Amino acid sequence: MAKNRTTKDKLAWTAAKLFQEKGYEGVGLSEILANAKVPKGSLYHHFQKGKSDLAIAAADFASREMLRVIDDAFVPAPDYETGLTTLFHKLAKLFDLMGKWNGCPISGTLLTGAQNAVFRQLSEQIFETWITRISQHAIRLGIPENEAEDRATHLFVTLQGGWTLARARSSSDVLRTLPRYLT
Amino acid sequence: MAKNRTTKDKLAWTAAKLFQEKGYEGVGLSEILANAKVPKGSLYHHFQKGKSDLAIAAADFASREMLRVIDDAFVPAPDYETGLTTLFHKLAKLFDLMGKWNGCPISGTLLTGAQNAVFRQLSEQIFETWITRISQHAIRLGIPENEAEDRATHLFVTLQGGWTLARARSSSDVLRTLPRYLT
Amino acid sequence: MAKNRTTKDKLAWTAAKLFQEKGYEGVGLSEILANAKVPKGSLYHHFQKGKSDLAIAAADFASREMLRVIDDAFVPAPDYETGLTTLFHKLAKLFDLMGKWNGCPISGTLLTGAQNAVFRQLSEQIFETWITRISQHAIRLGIPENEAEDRATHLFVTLQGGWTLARARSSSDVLRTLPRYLT
Amino acid sequence: MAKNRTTKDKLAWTAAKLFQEKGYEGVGLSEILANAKVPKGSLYHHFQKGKSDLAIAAADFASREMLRVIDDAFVPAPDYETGLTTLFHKLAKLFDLMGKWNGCPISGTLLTGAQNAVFRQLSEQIFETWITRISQHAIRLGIPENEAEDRATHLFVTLQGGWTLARARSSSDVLRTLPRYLT
DNA sequence: AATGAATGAGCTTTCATTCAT
DNA sequence: AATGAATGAAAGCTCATTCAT
Repeated sequence: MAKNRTTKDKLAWTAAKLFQEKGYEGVGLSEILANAKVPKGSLYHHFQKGKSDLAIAAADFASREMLRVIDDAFVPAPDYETGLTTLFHKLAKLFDLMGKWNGCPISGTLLTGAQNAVFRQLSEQIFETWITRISQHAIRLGIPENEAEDRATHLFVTLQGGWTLARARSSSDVLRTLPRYLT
Repeated sequence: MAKNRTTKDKLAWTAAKLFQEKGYEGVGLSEILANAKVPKGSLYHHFQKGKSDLAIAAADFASREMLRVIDDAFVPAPDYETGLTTLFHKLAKLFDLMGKWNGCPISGTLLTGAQNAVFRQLSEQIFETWITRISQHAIRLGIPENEAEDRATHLFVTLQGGWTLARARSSSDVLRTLPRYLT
Repeated sequence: MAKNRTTKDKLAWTAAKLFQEKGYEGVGLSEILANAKVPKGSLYHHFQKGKSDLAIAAADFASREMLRVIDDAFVPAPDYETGLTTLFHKLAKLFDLMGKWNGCPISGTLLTGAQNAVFRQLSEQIFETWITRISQHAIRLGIPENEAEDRATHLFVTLQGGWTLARARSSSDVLRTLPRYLT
Repeated sequence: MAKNRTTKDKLAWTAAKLFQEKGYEGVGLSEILANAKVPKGSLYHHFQKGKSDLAIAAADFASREMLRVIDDAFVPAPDYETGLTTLFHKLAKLFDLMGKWNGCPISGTLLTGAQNAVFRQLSEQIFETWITRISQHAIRLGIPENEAEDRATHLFVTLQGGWTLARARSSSDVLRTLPRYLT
């Protein structure tokens, strides 16, 4: 039972990493299996619909990670501006650690490939979760309630675009310059 | 020769459209050939290295389109703010016309798949071209030279992020709200 | 133990039904398990050699059913001709009830797939059992002993061929017209 | 072009043979390719929908063979009874030549596997073609027009059933005894 | 006896590319 | 320049079976 959870988590974690780097269609199941050191036949016990279920699990995993990073940045912050600045710097550091090929894990996993309504819908839902979480931190840190969601959306959009440009430039620098536009 | 140019353009145009919708790895050559109504064996006469050359041509094509849209928005504009607002509204309209699946054509073509240094480099180069062009319009419209590139970068980042969110939401609305953050 | 017999019978019964519809190779174990609502690991307790043992049990089950139908048709019959006519009409009704995809359950289970000497031999044995049973009824109903087996064989052949044609035509009609050739 | 036709025909011929022996689901494409000595990737040029298209071609091929055998038996025959007797003897000889595993090529190819409406319909159409052809010979050989189709159907049914029994018994003997029931 | 996990060989199909004409 | 055939590696997935508990 413990072994089971390990296998399933290992697969989701490995898939999340690879999808973020190469996109959903850019990664083969055999590559995921090899990286996770899990034999071919095992996958369909844990993810009945195969690759697409795995992508959903990977996106869930990555989303939870992102929420943790958001919390880590905002919880100790004295105000919203400090929180968002910390967030961008944390993500810039992550970008440097993970290799120059990584962008937004949700976009990479759910929005890079052939049209898939379920993926699109899940990506929307996850993004709204992020925006809501940022918005809650904003309110807690003194931003007026009627402004909070707009500012959170603005932050999210800036982050997404910055990630893409950082990836194209193979440099996290731009991420560190963006907070200035959000204050 | 005229026929030749037509075939080559048809391929690049079709590939650009499909890569934008489904990403580089999400589109097969046979799908492109079928959509362009070009026979199987023809491709390698026009694009020696095959799919990757086709992607480069598609990205070039899409980039030129984007530069045209940028010019169309800024050339008649009385000031920078009006120009960028027009740009976002034009792109929102394009988003609605092209179907809810389209994102940035360069990201979709060059940054969705397995790691490819040539693609990454070309995407960087194209993005810088866009930023430079916006920057030139900004200067022409009265933005101080030492601010222009930063503002153009900010615009680009906001546009990229907005596109992604619009795609996830299947709605161009957010694109129309973004100009307010850029003025 | 009671539960055990139930599980085993449920598996054999389900397998018989599915093999008759789709043939031995056309049905996967997972489909049988799912239809019988029996968990994956249970099968090999009841059928040591797995699918092939299950097919043998399914064929045995189906053969006993067929013998019962034969008896039901001939036992109350005043003469052989009436008996065989009833038999064909009963089978036509069964054909209509079971769906247009069903043919002879033994052929479907034992003679549709890759060569298997055990299956072939069992099918022969079962068919001879049917022929013998029909022959016994024939003798009881006044057919001369030296003719009985030939007539029973003729009946069997006609039934087999009729089943196949009924299946191809998705119609049981032909089964009802065949008795006239057997009198 | 000549090579092309050869490859396609080789595939259809090989598939017909194997499907007749082992049924549609009992034969893998790799086995067909290996027997036909055709490389894996070639199949989908000639049979766009893959295995199912190949089965249709194989059935067409086998049907034409069967029509030829029917003609060969009836054309030189002085009367219908002689013709059908020759037919059963020819098929018994074929049975002995092709190995004990062969049954009706159409049943084996189109009616052994998972439910497929197109296959079922084609099998019906082919069987009716055979019956019609036999019927035409019957009329030519003096059978009254209003009896011909019934007698042809009877012949067909007897042939189908006889084939199945011959297969189960691994013996063509029964096929040689059946003509007596058709006169 | 019962069970979910594990297993790797095999399935059909699609892939981007090269070849011969 | 143009083309349909050829090619085999790889794709995602299902298979029947075995294992550990």
